[in-house]
Amino acid sequence: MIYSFLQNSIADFAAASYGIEPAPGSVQVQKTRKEFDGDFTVVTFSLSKNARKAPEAVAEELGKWLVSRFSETFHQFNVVKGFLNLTLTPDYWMNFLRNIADDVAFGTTATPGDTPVLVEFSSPNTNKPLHLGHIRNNLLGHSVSEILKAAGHRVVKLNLVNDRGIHICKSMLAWQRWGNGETPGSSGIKGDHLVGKYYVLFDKHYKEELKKLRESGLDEPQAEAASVLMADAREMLRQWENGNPEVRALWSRMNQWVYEGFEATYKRMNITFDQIDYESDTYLLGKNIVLEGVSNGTLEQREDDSVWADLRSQNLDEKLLLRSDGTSVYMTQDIGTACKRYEQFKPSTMIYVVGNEQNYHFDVLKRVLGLIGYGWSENIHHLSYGMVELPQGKMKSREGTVVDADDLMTEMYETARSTTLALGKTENFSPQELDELFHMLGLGALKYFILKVDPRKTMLFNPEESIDFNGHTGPFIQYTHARIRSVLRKAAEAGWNVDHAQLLVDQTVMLPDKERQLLRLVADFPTVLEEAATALSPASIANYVYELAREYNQFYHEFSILHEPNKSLAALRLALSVVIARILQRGMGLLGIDVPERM
RNA sequence: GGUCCGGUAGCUCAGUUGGAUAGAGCAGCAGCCUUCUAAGCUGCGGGUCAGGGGUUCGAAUCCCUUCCGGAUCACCA
Repeated sequence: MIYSFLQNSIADFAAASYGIEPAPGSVQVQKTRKEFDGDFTVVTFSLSKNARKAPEAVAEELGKWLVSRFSETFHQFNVVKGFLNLTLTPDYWMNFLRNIADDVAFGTTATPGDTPVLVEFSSPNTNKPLHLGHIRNNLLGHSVSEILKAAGHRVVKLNLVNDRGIHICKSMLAWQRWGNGETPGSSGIKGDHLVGKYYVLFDKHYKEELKKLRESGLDEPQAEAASVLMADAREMLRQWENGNPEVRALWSRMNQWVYEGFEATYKRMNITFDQIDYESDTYLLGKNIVLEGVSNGTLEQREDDSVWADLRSQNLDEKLLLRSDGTSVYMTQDIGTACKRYEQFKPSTMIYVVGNEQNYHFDVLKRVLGLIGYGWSENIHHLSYGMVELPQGKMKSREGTVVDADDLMTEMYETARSTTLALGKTENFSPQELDELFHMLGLGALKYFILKVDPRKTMLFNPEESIDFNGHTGPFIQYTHARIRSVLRKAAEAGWNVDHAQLLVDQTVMLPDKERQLLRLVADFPTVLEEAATALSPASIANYVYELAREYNQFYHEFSILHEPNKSLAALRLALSVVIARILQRGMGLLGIDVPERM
């Protein structure tokens, strides 16, 4: 709005005054820094270069031109070196506030497009429960989906469950051998944790076996080759592939336990999917497509019948796609799944939320599809995120340092509970309201802690810091929202019409600096959302929402709203509060975080 | 070794179409609850933006290079 208006006006000015046409976007317009007077700043260096005039002179001329020509928008200006600082008229800001005061969808694009965007995320293995790394994945996937929806896309959320393979057989074998028929019902253990327990048990027995074999004089590779346990697991996988009814029955039964466990975890995180696929259904896909590549000459079949993609010209290596026995590898499967999805949805973009250890894999996937001749491979986007590390370093299952998702959420809930009760502000809450509040705060703290960091970066998860609810945290923003809502409730009791905030905006009242500053921040929300949707990064939203909350808190402390004697000014502050509360709620919603009415 | 990603305050992180004196939070110190919620606010201290070179009116940001950290380069998934 104001940015494009300024760009166009500057272009007109350059043409009229200097007879030049600056390249679109070459003249920078930005928010004016706090220490200077003004709302927006035009950087005139590039313009002055083209016009062969001093930057100050250009800034001065442009300022005069804009103020005289658009006096209803531009109030005044000042020039510091080559920076032209423009102040908008109070009318402009009042109109702006009036326009958005009751606009529930402010900043978002209401009408979704027809072509969907696919977002695949979570994609867990069914041999163990979810951990902290999955949490980052799930939160990113969910948040990016919400952001894309708000930016006007139709989003389809996909989950591809890795439900087959040798790792699943390990759990099955261990349960068969040492489980004594234990079930989630009989043991009281959540299904995914129970299966995970047997996965660990397999590993334990396997290690013991290897140790014995080594003591009998074998070296490491020999011992691994001689392991009976591993051979049994492989045999079980073969039986599974051959459709052995017993093995299949056990597989279904144990996977079902895991799904019930996962469902509980997803529900707690408030995460849903539009479609769940299973690798047991898709793992054979892709072979035909690879063979198609062989027949059209883009892929190479060698003497031993294995099939390869040669990507050396694209700075990558050669990549195997079919083994010499004709069976698929992981890549083949992903090729098949991608094609199937493309056929099913004809999406504009396919986003895969997967850790950065698979950067190479997705680079290859994209290029192999391109090589075979699928132009839509350009629209594949790997949303790659960094690992979550602990103060002691990486999470290692063998060292028992893996942070379990369920445990962590419970811990956050408990911390929210003790912290809240210690503050003693919730006496008139019902037990159910308290439960909801603790959940909201605990999960809010966790989600915010993870999403405020740039997805690409390896992040450090410090348990002590993550349970701190002060400062740059989710609960701070939730608190600010609750505080605003409280003021608005009291205002309503006092007879203010906060449900129609538009009516509160009195065009004639003067606009103080602090309110103007808040309005500038508010006006940024659509831009921030747009950028987040382009960059697929919830972090910018998280940081923006925090800044808004912090500015509001300062404002709140410095000025009074309900006790302001100037009624028009009080009304202005109330309208502003309505809008900010809504953006806080909206912004946190994009992160998958709920916000309380009171706390 | 090849490729990719990262390095900003003691710690965790913001800061991208190159802009003005690099910002928050935590930790530390000093203040503020009789007034709309103190999960808050105010103030102080804290920086060779890993090092070096280049591009230009201007570089944390772009290019080159060195150093450090991580990922990856399987007829595994």
